Amino acid sequence: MTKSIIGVSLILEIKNCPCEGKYLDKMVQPAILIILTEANLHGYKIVQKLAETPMFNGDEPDPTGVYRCLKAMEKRGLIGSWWDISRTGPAKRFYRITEGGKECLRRWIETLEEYHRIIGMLLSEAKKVTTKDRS
Amino acid sequence: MTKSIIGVSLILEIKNCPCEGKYLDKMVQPAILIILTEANLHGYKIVQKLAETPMFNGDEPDPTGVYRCLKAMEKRGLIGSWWDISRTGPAKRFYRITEGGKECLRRWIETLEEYHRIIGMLLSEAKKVTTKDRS
DNA sequence: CCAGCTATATGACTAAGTCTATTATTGGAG
DNA sequence: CTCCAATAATAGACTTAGTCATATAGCTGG
Repeated sequence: MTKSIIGVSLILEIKNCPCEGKYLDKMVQPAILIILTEANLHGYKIVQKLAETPMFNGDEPDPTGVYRCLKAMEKRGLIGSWWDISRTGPAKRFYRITEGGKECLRRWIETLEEYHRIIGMLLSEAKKVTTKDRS
Repeated sequence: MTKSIIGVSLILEIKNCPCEGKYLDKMVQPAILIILTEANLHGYKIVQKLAETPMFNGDEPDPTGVYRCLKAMEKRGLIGSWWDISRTGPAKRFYRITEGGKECLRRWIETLEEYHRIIGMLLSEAKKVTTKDRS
């Protein structure tokens, strides 16, 4: 991966470091609400749809995590589910968004706006101190 | 708690929902790296400095969480620490950023840029589907 | 002297998510 | 026809991060 010793040691330190990303998992919830606003879908399809979002960028998220998330969201009344055994293939649990889920998504908009603003500020701080440091 | 039945049900659903925010905790790490780039500080002061950032907006974060985070970051070689018993008051553990920590912060810049972009896209998707829904 | 702020740390707990494995249906390759 | 791969969902064990409550100790002001 790298040629220099320094490169190797830094990469070892960085392995599994949150600076590598992968903290956006929590944003799965609003992403699911968006997906379910557009159509009723079953878990497996939701996993595939999530993979297409910029946040997963083609890699499918861990399906177990998504299923657990869907269960939790149902428990909190954001989405509802039912079994569909009418079509071919294994039984599918379909989900739809509820009124509570729509309300939640509207709140998410405010939260995401704040996150966007805060991350922007954090970013400019980070840039400021690192460029000063590089001089 | 509320006057209307509908109000009660929605409030119950929304209580402790991530749409309320508070998921930005993970950004504590880059924030600490920024703070320590500017000065060597002890944990308690870091807690107070964090409170001043837009992300905590005046409320002090749980100090236990920050102390644990500092310990974890030290273990991963991003920061180093030593005791200062020279000044008045209880002993203070001071932290400084290491070369590994500086490298980590540079990576954080790329990660934060991506988060910024992704949240922006998620936000515009969320707005698109909810306004369509409201019509 | 003791209340309260400064300063750090531990134990118990909780939430969220990962990894591994299990079950079941169906379609297609050989 | 058989077996493999893809579809579809789930449970158990584990890990990580973080909270809450509590403990300790030094110092300051009333």
